[in-house]
Amino acid sequence: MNIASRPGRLGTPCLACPLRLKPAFRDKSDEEIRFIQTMKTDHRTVHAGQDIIHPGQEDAELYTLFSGWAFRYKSLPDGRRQILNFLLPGDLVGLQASLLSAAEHGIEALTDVELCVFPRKRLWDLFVRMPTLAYEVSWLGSREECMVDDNLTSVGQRNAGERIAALIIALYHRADALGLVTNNGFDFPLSQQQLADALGLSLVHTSKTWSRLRREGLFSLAGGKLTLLNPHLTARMAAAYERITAPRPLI
Amino acid sequence: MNIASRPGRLGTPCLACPLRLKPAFRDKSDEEIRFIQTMKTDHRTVHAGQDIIHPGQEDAELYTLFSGWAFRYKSLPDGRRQILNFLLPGDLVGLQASLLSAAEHGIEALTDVELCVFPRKRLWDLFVRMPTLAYEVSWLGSREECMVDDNLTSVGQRNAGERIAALIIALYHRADALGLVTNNGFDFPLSQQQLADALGLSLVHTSKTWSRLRREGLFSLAGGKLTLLNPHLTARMAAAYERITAPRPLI
DNA sequence: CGTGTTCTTGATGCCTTTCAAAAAGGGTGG
DNA sequence: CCACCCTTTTTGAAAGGCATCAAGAACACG
Repeated sequence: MNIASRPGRLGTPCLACPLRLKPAFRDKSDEEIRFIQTMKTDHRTVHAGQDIIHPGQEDAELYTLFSGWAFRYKSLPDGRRQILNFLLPGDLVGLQASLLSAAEHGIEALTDVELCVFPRKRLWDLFVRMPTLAYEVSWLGSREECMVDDNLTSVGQRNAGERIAALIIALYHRADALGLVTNNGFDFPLSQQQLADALGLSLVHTSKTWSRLRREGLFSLAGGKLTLLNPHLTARMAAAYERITAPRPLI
Repeated sequence: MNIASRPGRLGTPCLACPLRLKPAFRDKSDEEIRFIQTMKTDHRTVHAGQDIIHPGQEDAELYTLFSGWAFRYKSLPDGRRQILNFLLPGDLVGLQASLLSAAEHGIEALTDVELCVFPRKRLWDLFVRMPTLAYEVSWLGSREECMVDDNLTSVGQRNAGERIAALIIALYHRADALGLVTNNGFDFPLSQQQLADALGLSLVHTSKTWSRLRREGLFSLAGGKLTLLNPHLTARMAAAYERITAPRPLI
């Protein structure tokens, strides 16, 4: 057993990455995984509430979220803040910031998170040496844009109740694909302020609508665990297409 | 002069593309441009109001918008529609739809448009054979996501007047980089319904806010030409950071 | 067990939506 | 060139969703 194959400064070796076993992810060749391993230079922890990438940062690294939740956000000069999308384990973190010269947004750890660190420059190596992976990185970028599209549609077209329903059903499906759901319940670490910032609603109105939906039996919340009491109804309330999501690459 | 070098079925040859002369775009090596030329299989016109890519389409091609305006949109099952972002000449059209298995959105021609057509499969060739271009394609994808981020922030955080100000100042800057602005004025082909769908506002409220801003002297509109009477004020009203935008690649 | 944060609840007002209909363009055919 | 029809834009009035202000309740933490 060589040094790269047991947990150390670099964490679990990529070939043994437990995330790969989740239904959310596609199989990958050993060669590709080994290449990913050579790109990874660190395994890092960031605590809840801290920025992983701060707005305007020019030397952002690329990460894969190994554990925990994070979110991308964008602030206006006067302090108003919009949460753009949430990041769950296996998601690529900071691709846009790595490609563009400066981050146009911030990324904050929602819970304590572990990150697989890929230096900014090696992203270019990946494009030169591993077109399959480069293609998949772009694919993941498009998937993220797709999620932002969804959120924009939600904030632009749905009312408060529908927005909440759309958000929790989407997170439910994503958590489910990661094996984080049991009995329709999953850990839900969002504060109401963060909910409000994601939904484009005021804190007060978010709270009122949130508790109304809970009173009406759409979901329950106990000990930080959100349980959907009727996922199908939730999807219908959100006026959402029920999409089946194919497995995605894990870089 | 060989057949590829004069306008024909494929339109103006890429090496002589007039768009490349605009300040919006970076210089590119002749080798890259020649490769782009080999990828281009057609030069196509789509009329205003028609879909370039329709929602759910599984075999979407990749395009570069050669002339005219278009927009990406997403509809809910009950018919509500959100315009996600606008596409101007030089923008890549359909990247997300080409990468993902099916288009999660539609793309509609806002005016009559001309498109440079790149078959879906050749996108993969590009990743294998031209990593520089692949990197730039991804870069353009991130740029588009960045614009959607902006719009989401606008719809989520700004009031009606601010949203309009933010939209027109952004379009103004993009048109300017394409040399489409003279005396602070540029062709503005949006209907109020489309404005409303982009801003996440009702048609009526859009109309009222739109004419209020015009009455207040923010801009004028005559003969389909929008003139910003005070661009700096417009940016301030939008509570927007004034960003300098670097030239981008033209594929 | 205090203290600061987060969540809840009530009251008030305004921004935005909805309903409805008139006005203004734009294109076509007589 | 004008009558006619259809689409787009404008305007008014009323209702409601959501924001804001304010303060109490619940919760976390040292």
